[in-house]
Amino acid sequence: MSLPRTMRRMSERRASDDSRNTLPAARSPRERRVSSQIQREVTQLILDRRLRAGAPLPTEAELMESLGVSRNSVREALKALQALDIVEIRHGYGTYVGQASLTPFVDGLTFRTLARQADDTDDTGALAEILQVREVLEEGLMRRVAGELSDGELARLEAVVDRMEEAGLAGRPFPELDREFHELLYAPLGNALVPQLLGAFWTVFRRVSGVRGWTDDPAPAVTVRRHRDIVVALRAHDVEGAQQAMADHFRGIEARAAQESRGVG
Amino acid sequence: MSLPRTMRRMSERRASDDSRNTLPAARSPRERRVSSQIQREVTQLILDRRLRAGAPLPTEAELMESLGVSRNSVREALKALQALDIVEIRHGYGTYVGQASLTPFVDGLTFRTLARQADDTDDTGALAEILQVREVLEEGLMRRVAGELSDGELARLEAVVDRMEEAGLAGRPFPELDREFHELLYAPLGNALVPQLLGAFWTVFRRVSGVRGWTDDPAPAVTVRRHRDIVVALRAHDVEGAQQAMADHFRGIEARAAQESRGVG
DNA sequence: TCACATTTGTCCGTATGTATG
DNA sequence: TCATACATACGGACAAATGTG
Repeated sequence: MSLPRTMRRMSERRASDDSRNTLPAARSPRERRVSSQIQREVTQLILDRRLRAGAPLPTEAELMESLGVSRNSVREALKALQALDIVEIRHGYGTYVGQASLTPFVDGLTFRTLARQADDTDDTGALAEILQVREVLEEGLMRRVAGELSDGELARLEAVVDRMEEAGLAGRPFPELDREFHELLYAPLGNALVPQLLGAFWTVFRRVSGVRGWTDDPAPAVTVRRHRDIVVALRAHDVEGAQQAMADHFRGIEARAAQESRGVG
Repeated sequence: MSLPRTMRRMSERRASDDSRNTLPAARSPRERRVSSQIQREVTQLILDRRLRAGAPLPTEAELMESLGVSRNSVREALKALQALDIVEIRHGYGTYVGQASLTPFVDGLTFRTLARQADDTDDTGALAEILQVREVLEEGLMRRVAGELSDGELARLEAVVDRMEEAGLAGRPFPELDREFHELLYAPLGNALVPQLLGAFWTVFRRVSGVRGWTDDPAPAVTVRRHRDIVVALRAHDVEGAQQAMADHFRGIEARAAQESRGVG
């Protein structure tokens, strides 16, 4: 295989393997840690070659060879990139370009929230901050999308609410439907980052709630009603009304979060 | 040192070192990869002990000992956690609890944007998406904060704009002042996540712009004016006007991004 | 300034688990 | 079932960075 020019630099500064223990390695002052350098090299390799998610990357042995570094350094670099979802490692199969999803953002935000909940004076501070950001975002998104929704999209939204009601009456929780509703609502924007960001906040909220053993929505009927109010307002082209319904929806979530954190938790 | 209960599990399932090459390791079916398990253990250790950012963590040798795993596995796990800014590793000194900042979010978003810019049909698609999210967020934040700003805070905002004007007239770019303005603007909310999120978007935008070799704001005078318009509107308690000024500000950024991506870039 | 101990960084060699064909 | 290719994990050794006496 032939690697691009950027992949050759590190091997050049290590001409003979025999000199490893005799010379001071002669490392360029710019590149401090081998592992960090490998991270940059692999990332650059993906960008230079315009590799898409799922495309195969060089094996560990090939990276060792072309970069002139040990397996350990390669593995540590790949582990770090895996944590960022920049690469995906499949045991016994190979290494591939990752999805570059917001998974690391979710992981980091979850850790943050759990770590700072019992900390100092803040109680539900971290979680409330996430909720506020999500609310502000959705409020603004709603204003943008209110006039753009077609009848077909409104019908699909209503169908989701119907399924919510059905699930609620059957006593089944419907977190996925809630998520689907908000995702569908902002689809007309054509912004792929929006549903991912909202999904990230949603996942963090659920994970933190799960750790604390909260129940799944104590009042599903109310939740269904909030969503239906949104659709009704949107059908009537009532931007303010839709925004108000969304605000009411969030007020319910906040109340629940505040209540449960003080309660049995 | 004494480690909490959660740190003991892995060593228990490896009673004798001699059996390493004779028995099939007898690993619990739940926990597939040793490295991933160590990540969870260390994260849980931080949460259980309520360690704050900067607090010292067990050394690699101590983790090997208490978890009954090899140094390589410990290092790979710590490298992954370092990428998420959950731990911080200092060469020759020790390992510490990280800041849990949005650095991994910035890294991931930057990679995403660079990887998808020359991809397929989308040109400035990814960057435009980030700008739109930031605009929607700031629009909503502005509405919330408009009535809450004190005279002192408005004066500080105006002082930042004055420094912008000064820098602009001197021909110096003022990206940091721009950032400071937006940070100061939403300070009354008391939401620590807000400035970090906006800062993340801001950093991604600058990094991507830097890679493409864009210039620093071709029309600084206009940028200064936009910011002053915001302060003036806020002073007059004109929420709509402030929002409009903010929208104009973003329209300028978008135009610049679209223009430069088609130009010499 | 100079050792010195401690801790992380990198390397090597080997054995094992896992997926594909 | 078998063989191959690959990632996973182990142990030991030395290099490099940092803090301390």
